Amino acid sequence: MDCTTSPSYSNRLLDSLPEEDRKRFLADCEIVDLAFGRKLAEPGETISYAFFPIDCLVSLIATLESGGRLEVSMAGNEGMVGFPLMLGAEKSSLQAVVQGAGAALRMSSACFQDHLERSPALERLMKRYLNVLMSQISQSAACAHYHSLEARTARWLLMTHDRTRGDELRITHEFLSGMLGVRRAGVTLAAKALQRRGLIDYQRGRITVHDRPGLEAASCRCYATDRKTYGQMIERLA
Amino acid sequence: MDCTTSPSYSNRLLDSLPEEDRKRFLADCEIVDLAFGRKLAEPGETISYAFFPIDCLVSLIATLESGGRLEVSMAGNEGMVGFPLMLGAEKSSLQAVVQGAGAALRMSSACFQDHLERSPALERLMKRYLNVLMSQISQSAACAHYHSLEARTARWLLMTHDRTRGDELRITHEFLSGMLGVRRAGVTLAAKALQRRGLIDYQRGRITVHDRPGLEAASCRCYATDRKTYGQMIERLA
DNA sequence: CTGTTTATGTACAGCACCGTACCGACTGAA
DNA sequence: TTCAGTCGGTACGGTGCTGTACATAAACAG
Repeated sequence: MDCTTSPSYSNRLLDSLPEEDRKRFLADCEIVDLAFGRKLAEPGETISYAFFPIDCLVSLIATLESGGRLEVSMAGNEGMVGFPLMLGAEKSSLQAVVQGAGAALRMSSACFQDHLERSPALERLMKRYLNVLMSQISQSAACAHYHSLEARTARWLLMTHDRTRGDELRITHEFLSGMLGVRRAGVTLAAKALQRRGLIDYQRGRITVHDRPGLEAASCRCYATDRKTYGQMIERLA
Repeated sequence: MDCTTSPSYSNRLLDSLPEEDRKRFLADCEIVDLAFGRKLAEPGETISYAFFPIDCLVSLIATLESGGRLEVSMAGNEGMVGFPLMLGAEKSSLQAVVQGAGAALRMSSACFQDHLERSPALERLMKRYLNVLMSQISQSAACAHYHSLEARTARWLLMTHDRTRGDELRITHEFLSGMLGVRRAGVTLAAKALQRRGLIDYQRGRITVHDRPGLEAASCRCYATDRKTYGQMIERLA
């Protein structure tokens, strides 16, 4: 399939490239379907591809030797997976897991690095995105340390909702607990509290967002801060 | 003072540059003395300089709107302060505070960005350092969430010890509590536990490291992981 | 030497998690 | 239609912090 023609099969980050650069870039991409749970990167392992989500959603997870896991960022249509490739590193330090199945544009590591060298606009864009990532990861660090599980759950739902079509998110409490680094039972309590307030509804593997403004009020300010950072660094490119 | 001649007034990161590039870089630096507590960057504020610590020590701190603060990385002689300058950003998202007084090389933002464009070796080096930072910040996120205060205290002391001449660290429990995002009283308990084990000793504003191997055993593996990452990304440049 | 400031020691109730465990309910495959 | 597997609801005691408070001790300025 020719990725250069169909604008619906695109990625918001790449969309902000100049037409010329964008076309050249897309010509070297292929579209892949990513199933839920697929690992796009593992800590310590070589990165083979850069991914630009179209309608899938990927979690970036920090892992500890002791086994602990904590989601530190998310990449959907507004982002990409494989930032170490911009930094002269072959290996990933984070784990990247497909959290929402869907399509993505994929480019081999070597090819991506080649494009980075040839397209100053791409290089600039990727650097700005990297700065957004830095801010988000730092924010997540402090957020996980200070904020209540309920607020963090609300934040996570909002972030996922932003990167998903429709109001229904297909995830289990178990999965969410893995992202937030807490017990499954803890998520159930938090979710129930949000449900009782009429902000969400859920049944067996799906959570439905009913009241976004309410969720925003229930979430910590980290959500708003992240959006603001992205807006300032990426959208205000024009 | 001419920074190009005296090798003792240098910075380990810059030392790994090719002689040529290094000299040109140092020629545009000035040496400044940084007092304890001085803020080199504030979240949301414009960055005026890049700093390359000679014998001072700087903490990078994530701040929350709600007031919470958490140290996410540290820059001593092995690092630098002002990474957003490499990423096309003018503003800092983190706070940078001088945690150990001392000297640093300083270069204006514009000049630094100029050097980045002219010296591919510098660009490569800075990118690799950025990757180290990313790993460390992610690690800190999970560490603060999962590990005990005692282990985190040990880790912090080791990291600071690595970046300090001698075994005596001049910090109060109060300050440390700010970095770790906990109560002052909590740090006192952790410090006392480490002291009772004979790993450290302390009195009013100074902590002395007595048993490094012991401290390493008491710390979480995050300390070792961080060192390994730095070694792989920076030292193995040669 | 005195009074002030700063640093550390200690205590206590409170709370948000933890690990674990078990049950019921839903789902999908046989 | 039954059964196995998955998911969510709930409960228990335990623990590592929290916020607060107050006392002691060292450092310092006068």
